[in-house]
Amino acid sequence: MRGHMSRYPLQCATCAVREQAVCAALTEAERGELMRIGEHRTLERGDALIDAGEDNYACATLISGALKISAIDRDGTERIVALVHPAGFVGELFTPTAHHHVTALTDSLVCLFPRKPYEKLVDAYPHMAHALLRRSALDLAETRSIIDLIGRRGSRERVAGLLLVFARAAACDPGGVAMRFDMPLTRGEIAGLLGLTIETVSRRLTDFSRESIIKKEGARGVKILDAPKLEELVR
Amino acid sequence: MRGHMSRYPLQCATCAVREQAVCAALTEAERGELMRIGEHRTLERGDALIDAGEDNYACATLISGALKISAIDRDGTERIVALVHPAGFVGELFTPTAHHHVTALTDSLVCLFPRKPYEKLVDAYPHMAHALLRRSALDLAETRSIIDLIGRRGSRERVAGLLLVFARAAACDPGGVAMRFDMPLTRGEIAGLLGLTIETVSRRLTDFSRESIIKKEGARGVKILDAPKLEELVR
DNA sequence: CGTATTATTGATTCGTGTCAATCGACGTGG
DNA sequence: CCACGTCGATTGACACGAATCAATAATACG
Repeated sequence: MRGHMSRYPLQCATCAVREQAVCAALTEAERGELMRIGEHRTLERGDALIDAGEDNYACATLISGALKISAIDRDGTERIVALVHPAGFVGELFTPTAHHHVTALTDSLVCLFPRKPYEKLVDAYPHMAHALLRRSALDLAETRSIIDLIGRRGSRERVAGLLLVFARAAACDPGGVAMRFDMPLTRGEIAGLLGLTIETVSRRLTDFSRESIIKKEGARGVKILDAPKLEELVR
Repeated sequence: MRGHMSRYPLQCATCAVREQAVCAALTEAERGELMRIGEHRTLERGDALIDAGEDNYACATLISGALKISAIDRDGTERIVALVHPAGFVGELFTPTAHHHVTALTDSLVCLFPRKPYEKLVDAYPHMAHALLRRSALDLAETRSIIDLIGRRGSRERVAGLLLVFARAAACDPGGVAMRFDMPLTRGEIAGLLGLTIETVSRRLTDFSRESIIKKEGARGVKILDAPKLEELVR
């Protein structure tokens, strides 16, 4: 764990996700309370934010970067159960111990809160519960869309689906599709997410490349050449 | 759609899930409001409660029976993304249209609320948002455990995992495992949920039977003979 | 009792996992 | 600057498991 996580006091006024995150719905006073208990923290790729089994973990809002939520079965295989994008919230409230690992996929900045005080605020301020509920509904929908991905039969369809997930996440405008982006996951992580092997992921990617559906730019970079074809594979 | 759905006024006082459902956290006054807008409805197996694409759908608390939440891709394949057990809540709040179908797996009884008035209550009463948030956290955890199920490599492991899900759902005490139960899903539905085919599900089930891990009692009934073995397959 | 639906079983094909070798990028130290 | 080691990605040969196709059996239902 080479992580050199750095901490800073909160600066809500200049926050990039100020409008979309949970705290957007809060009053000035409530946000003030949050600022008192929270702090900014930077994470490098690979840094753990929460470990499964921890009994007194934290929760956080992601400001920039990307996180993964995963479980490790005892044979060592990692199962990714969710990806977290900026403005997303992580941390299981109201449970004694964490069930999943939360890890940075890229260098990231989070707004970190100790769980207990945070829960107290949720209890005290209706706005917080309400805002978290909306966020939670989004998370649920997103998690179900991952089931949709994994449930697909062929490896082609799964990889195509994930490419679109990345493309949508990388798009500036919500609802749009980025034509060029870097995949935040290694082949191994992609394999873990899709329930495939590294080799199969690699093969499908080169297949797509040969069919001119995408263009590979280094190991991580992808340019989408034939978006309709991808959509068709997924739909 | 042969469904003969029947409606009745709410009878909270004698409700079986009164203590665990969302409404458990409410005051008498708040529950009174709910009773005003809600009604009981009985569903037969196969009845649709919500259809994807509906613009003015309802939400509901399941009192008894079982529901499935699913999507249908346009090639007609059904993808089940969640199972709902008594005290569970269905309905996507704060979204204009429903993304998923909700269907009864067995004869069921639900507490049904029109969405708009329900959302109004959530806005008005902090307790509601808070209670829904807790429920939502449970749903999220359960949905992620389904990902864990589907992501498993072999068909053996997946079927074993689902058997345990059923066994736990059928247990009277939470946390326990029922030794004998009826599977609420057809082979086709199981296949859809696990990303397998009907034939494979059938084969694994007969495998387990031959290995004396389970005993099949008719098409739906299952008696668990070797629970540790099942746990081992999943762990 | 007969028909429709659902489940089982078998034979075969196809796709993905597995094992293994190679390549490429990157960082380190000689 | 180049040799080397490490790590991730790619590619190939092969085996195994699940899908597919097809026939039969069991169950539900009128």
